[in-house]
Amino acid sequence: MVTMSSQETRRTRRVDALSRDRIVAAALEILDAGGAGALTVRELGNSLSTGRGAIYHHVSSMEELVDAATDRVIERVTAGVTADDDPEVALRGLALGIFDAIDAHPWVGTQLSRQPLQPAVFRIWGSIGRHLRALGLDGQPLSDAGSALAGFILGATAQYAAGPRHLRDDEARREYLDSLAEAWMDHDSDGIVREAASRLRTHDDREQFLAGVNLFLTGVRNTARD
Amino acid sequence: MVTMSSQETRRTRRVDALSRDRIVAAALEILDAGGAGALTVRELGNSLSTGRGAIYHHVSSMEELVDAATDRVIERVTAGVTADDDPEVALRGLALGIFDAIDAHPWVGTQLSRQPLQPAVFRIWGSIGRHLRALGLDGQPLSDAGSALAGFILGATAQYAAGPRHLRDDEARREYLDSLAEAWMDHDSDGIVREAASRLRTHDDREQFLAGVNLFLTGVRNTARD
DNA sequence: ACCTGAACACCGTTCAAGT
DNA sequence: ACCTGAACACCGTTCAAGT
Repeated sequence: MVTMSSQETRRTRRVDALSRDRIVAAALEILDAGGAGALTVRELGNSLSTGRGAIYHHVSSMEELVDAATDRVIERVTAGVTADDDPEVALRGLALGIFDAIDAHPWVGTQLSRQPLQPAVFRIWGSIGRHLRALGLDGQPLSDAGSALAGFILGATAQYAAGPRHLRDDEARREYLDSLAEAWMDHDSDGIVREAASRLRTHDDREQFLAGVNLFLTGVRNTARD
Repeated sequence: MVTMSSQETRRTRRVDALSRDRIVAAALEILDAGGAGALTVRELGNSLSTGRGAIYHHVSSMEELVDAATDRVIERVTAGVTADDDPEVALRGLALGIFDAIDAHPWVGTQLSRQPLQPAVFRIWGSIGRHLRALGLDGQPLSDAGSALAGFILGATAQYAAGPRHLRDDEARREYLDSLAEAWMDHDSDGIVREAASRLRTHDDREQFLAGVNLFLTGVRNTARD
């Protein structure tokens, strides 16, 4: 026989109380299922079986909520790479970790470029900075290299996340890119855009992203030598 | 004596007819004056002395309109650098031209990272590609270098555009960044974020951006040598 | 054909009222 | 203290009706 002490109304209320953590978790689920456009206060309220207003008791704005959800995704990535010993391997691991996280959570890609001082971006800066320092950089060179790598990672993944990656159907993707290249023929007397577009059809985004990281690391290595 | 031939109602109508060009120009003015948040169909209608619906006769969506306005800004930049002969100088000029354009039109910075296949991004790709080809690159190396440089330029300028640059008041900017660094002390056992934040207070964004471009160019130079 | 402006289906946020 | 849900002040887009 179960006694209900002081909570007679339990049946009509949710079992567990609302909390910032539960709200962020629900937001993450909605974002993963439907992208940035799917996250609304109303949808969040439905998903948590509560009113719209209740959410504002635990979170100050939708923006802060997306920042928190983004940081939760990035946190897992940075936590997974600190163990490695070789700084260059660690930096490649960090970059690819972010790439893969954005592949799994595309909304994170555009979100990271929206607000440069959000928690997740600070976290990325911190991780990059530590590995570059382990590589022997310090002072201004470290600051320059860190900002360059962060800029590249955030920019490249944003491009990738918002791109036609989602067009899994090869035929649709091909047609889409062909029509784009067509539209740009006029401004493309030497065919450079056309070539880039045709390359888009076949290339491996992840490999190209890694090539960019390596280009950067080669730059760091040869600048440090001066 | 002026004759009005067939236009008796002229006085009550706008002097010049609505057109896509005039709408894009009005959008540019609103974006420059108030940022991305200020551009709404209603505001555009007011500014052009017309109803909301009339705009949709010349433009298919607000998104397309912002794409067009962004391309108008970027077009001026790419048109200004093609004359140069040294490809590395031209690439630095292109990068700094985009940086300065975003300094003057901050809304462009975040807009460029939102949609990777918009006209302005294609234009930037094309310009980068041409200069890299002039540098002697071709095929996959050209594609990799172009995507890396484009990623860096778009990412770094987006970070910069959305950053605390607008806090012209040095004191406010300093306080803001100090409080941010404070908030991140916990996750910053080795002080790397704190150092980065303190550097943010004093550094020259443009110079740091240029350092990033040079890092990539050094990488390209030393990769090509292999 | 071009334009008008009301109507539609949404937003994020606030707040008096309930428990 | 925590939660509710109506109210507020917005959006972008559509469309019947006018000229």
